[in-house]
Amino acid sequence: MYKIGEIATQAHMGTETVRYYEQIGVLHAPERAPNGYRLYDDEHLKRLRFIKRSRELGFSLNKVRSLLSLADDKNMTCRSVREIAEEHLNEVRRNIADLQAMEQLLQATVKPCPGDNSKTCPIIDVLFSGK
Amino acid sequence: MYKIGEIATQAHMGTETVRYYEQIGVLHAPERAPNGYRLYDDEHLKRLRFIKRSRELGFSLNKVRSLLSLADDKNMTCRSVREIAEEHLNEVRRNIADLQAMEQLLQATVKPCPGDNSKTCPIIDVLFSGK
DNA sequence: TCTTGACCTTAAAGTAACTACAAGGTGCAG
DNA sequence: CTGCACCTTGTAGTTACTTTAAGGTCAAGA
Repeated sequence: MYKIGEIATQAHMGTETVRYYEQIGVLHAPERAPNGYRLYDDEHLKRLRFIKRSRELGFSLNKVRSLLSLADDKNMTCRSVREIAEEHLNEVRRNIADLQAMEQLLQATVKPCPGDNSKTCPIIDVLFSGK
Repeated sequence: MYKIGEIATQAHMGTETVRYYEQIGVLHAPERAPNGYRLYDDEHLKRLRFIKRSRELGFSLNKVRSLLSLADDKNMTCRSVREIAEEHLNEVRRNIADLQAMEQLLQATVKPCPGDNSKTCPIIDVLFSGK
């Protein structure tokens, strides 16, 4: 049995985050000790780590919620899990592409700027000159 | 003179966004017509376009605020503008790198999944098996 | 003239995923 | 018994808007 600070450390997150996950319903409310402290077990820890890892892979908490209810569901199919994961993968790839386009534009905008003591700046000019 | 809907269209944003920019102080409050309607001029339009373009390049509104106050400042130097832009460029590059790492991991996680009717899924397993 | 519809006004709440704070109770070591 | 670290709750702050509610304004058509 873990107190919140202990399980939070084990799962590499803050205690507020653990409470938050309980609040929004991705982590089941644990037992309480007579003094009111939350008491977690290893199932909770597994679940927190699942959430952590999913978040590190960029899944939104809503997607994590879906993944978890699939994982809980005896009738889950591999296909439905893959659907969520693939949708997310595509989203990540779109984000990368968008950022790369942004980076190109940004670089082109910054390049002509001398970065000296001039009172005018090509960067500002470009930003103001937008269609 | 533009009404809010007109200037919003010209600047390719919604009216609420224009009001929001006024509220947070990146756009100067315009004159008001006798009926209370906001009345904008071409300076406002220039500024809105500046904001729009900056946002498209990924600058946060706080950075946009800084850029605008530099642009307004007679003593601005090109160097100070470039500093903000370069900091942002680095941030964008870090974000791209992070997303690319995520994409690799995600791809590796999804690959072994058959996506069929199986009752177990390697994706779920990986997510649960995290350290 | 009346009404319909598009437009404008304000203030407040919702979104995502936490983070931070305030005000207080608990438990253990020195 | 006095710190100190830890726990509790509830609320507000963060970013950049978007949505909603409840209501004025104005021009055009019947």
